[in-house]
Amino acid sequence: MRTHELVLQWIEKQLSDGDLALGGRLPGERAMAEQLQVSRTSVREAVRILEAMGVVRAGVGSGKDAGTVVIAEPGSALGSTLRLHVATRHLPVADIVETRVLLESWAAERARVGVPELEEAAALLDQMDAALDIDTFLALDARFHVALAQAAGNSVVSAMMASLRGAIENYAGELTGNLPDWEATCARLRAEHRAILTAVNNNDGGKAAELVAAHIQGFYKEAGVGSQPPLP
Amino acid sequence: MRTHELVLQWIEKQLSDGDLALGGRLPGERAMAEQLQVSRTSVREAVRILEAMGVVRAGVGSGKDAGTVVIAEPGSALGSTLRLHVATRHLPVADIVETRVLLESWAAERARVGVPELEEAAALLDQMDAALDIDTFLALDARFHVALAQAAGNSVVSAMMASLRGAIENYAGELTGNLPDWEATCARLRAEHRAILTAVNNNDGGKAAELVAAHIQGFYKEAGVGSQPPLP
DNA sequence: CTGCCTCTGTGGTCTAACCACACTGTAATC
DNA sequence: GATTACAGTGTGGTTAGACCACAGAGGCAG
Repeated sequence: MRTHELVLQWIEKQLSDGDLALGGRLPGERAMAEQLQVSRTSVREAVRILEAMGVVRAGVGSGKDAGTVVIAEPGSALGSTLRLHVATRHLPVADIVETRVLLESWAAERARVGVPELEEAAALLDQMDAALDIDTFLALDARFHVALAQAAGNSVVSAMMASLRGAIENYAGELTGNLPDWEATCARLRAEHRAILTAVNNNDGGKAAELVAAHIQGFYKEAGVGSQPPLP
Repeated sequence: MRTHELVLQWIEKQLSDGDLALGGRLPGERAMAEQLQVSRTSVREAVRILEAMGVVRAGVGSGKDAGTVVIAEPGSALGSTLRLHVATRHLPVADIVETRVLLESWAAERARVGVPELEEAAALLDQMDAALDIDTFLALDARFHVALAQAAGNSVVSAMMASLRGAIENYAGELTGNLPDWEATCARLRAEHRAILTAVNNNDGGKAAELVAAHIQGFYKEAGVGSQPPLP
């Protein structure tokens, strides 16, 4: 077993045993190296991996943002992983979209009325009406979908859904320029969002799921996403 | 931007541009370091991250297994990430199980009859009838479920489904000892597997999905999985 | 032809040093 | 006394250079 894997194992045990909790701080790299009788290099490789997994965040200097802190951001980590695998042509973009439809439809059907996430979603829709540029709109759109997914109360589903979106974010973002009429598309998306939220609030999960599926598939289809980009 | 992130970016570009394909070999760590004008340490940190993502595999020595090779194993990588987040108590085991039921039901409903994966699944069931010990049985069981998921033809869903299973594999494995009567459970699981495969082959996707959901939930419920393990 | 042995290139590990950064405490200054 | 300037301390980030184990390739004796 490689040295950095020993370090990983040690840290995972600290987490499992509860000796290290969310928001907690890992010992300094030099201290950990001495404690485990390994080099700082190996400790750093382990920390790098945990950072890529979204389990810790490393910060220089001193103070509240300094040191290596335990966080919980599986979404961005899973997103990066999926994005790389898309780059290798192992995961087709179409499968990513299909899976996103699956997860998000499920979440829309199960969304619980009255949770704060739905109120946030409604607030986001209001902000989207006032959004001036495309980038702002898309950022708010992402947050709306995440909020909606979170309303279902399954953190794994919402993390995966966010990661799927993130994996093809750049790729899809480039294609928004291909849209024939952004103003029209934007208006349509806004209307669809309202309809989805209304269905959820009316406890009509089935309809909400249908609307979400059509909403996502419609956007990607219009943007021309779904087939793999050709090799140059 | 940190140095190892530059290296990651460079490698990702090589993948996106198709200059580096699945099965291809990365330049040696020393060569890459010189080419990018960074230290070997930074190159190694980037490679470590890619390895954790299941994008490459590093092998010492020389010959076919040597060097850093591009692979495509998102399943195990996602599984490790989820397992760590379960350790931090951020992702409840119950959500993992629920998501697995969601993905696997969908896959069972969409499984295409006639694909080689279904034949493999059938062969695995035969092997399971002859399996002597629990570990062998569980390993074959895992492969059966993966094969079934792959029959739906969505590589993202099958990768995620495999990773969910892997994330709680050890945890659930320890609990099989709690089963009141393994022989009886084993016989039941085998029968359920047969029923699922039969439903799929009869093009009865709806029934297959129901059976899969009951199968998974039943197992975890019997093993006592679903509530978070108490802190010591 | 066979077997051994050196050579070469791979990743794996370690040491020791330096850097940039952000806070902390102290001391000089107004 | 309050304020400002500055050295001190500890954090992760980066680098250079060395050595190790490993596995194949090729030469060399037998």
